[in-house]
Amino acid sequence: MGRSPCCDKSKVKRGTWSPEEDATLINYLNKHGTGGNWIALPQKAGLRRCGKSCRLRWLNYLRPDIKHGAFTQEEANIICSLYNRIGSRWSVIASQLPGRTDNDVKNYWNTKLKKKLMATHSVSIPPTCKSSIETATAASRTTTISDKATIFRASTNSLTTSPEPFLTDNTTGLVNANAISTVSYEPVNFTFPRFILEGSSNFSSVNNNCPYSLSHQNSSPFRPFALGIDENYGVNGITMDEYSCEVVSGIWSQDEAFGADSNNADLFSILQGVSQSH
DNA sequence: AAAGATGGCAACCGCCTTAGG
DNA sequence: TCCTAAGGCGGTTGCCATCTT
Repeated sequence: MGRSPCCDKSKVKRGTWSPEEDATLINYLNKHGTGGNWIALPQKAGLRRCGKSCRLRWLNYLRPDIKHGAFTQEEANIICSLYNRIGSRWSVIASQLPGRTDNDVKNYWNTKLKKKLMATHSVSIPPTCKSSIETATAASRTTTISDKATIFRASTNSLTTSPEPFLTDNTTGLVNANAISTVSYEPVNFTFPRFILEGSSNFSSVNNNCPYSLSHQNSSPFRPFALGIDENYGVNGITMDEYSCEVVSGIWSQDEAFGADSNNADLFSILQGVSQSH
């Protein structure tokens, strides 16, 4: 049995809010506040809307402190910087931008920043990774970070079939996290590790003892990942253009190997072990 | 000028977390 | 401690405006 809906969808209006509805909601909230209960609010206010819809309309559009209009370059820089550090945690990013909502930031990222930066930052991924990831030519790489950072190298020939039943063969490049040492590594130098993967569910996990950032795509049981060794982590004031890292990449089967996303620390520990063994 | 493609963004969906009984 | 309902959040959808052919 599924979760019960928050309201009877056959009895509430959906779609774009009319000016009259906006005014009704604003008037009600100005007089009474939310009362700590959005679900009950529409009935009290005389609106034929779902409580969640009212909350969203208020928080994303009607609040008096909402900043409408185009994002500034400074805001764009903040978004890029934070996205790089923490991934798609839009509410956290938006909290650093007064007057902007998580929805604003998310839309701005998806419609403007992502495309803009994809166009300007080339990326390289091992050929064994079969996802539709943008590739760059070898000539586009530089070696400045390679000289300083530990470089992981392994031949693509070292890919092996896994004892796990959900693995595919070694021609696809799909590997299991349990056999992570067989993934193909390729030193890459690029400017913004978030863009090595397609998909909208990137996340990161960074702490002081593990200066790595991780991206993955979660729309498939087999998930391409990339691990950036961020030498600049913790250095204040870095810009996107200055941001560089080494990358290992491959396909990580997350569900079967580790369960929930929150366990990505396990992957980090494995990858750290790999780094130490190279 | 018209039709299709693309972009932008408001709104919805559904899962996860939290708070209170 | 458990259960339930509401809040919060990220991902996705769908509509409308604009652009391109």
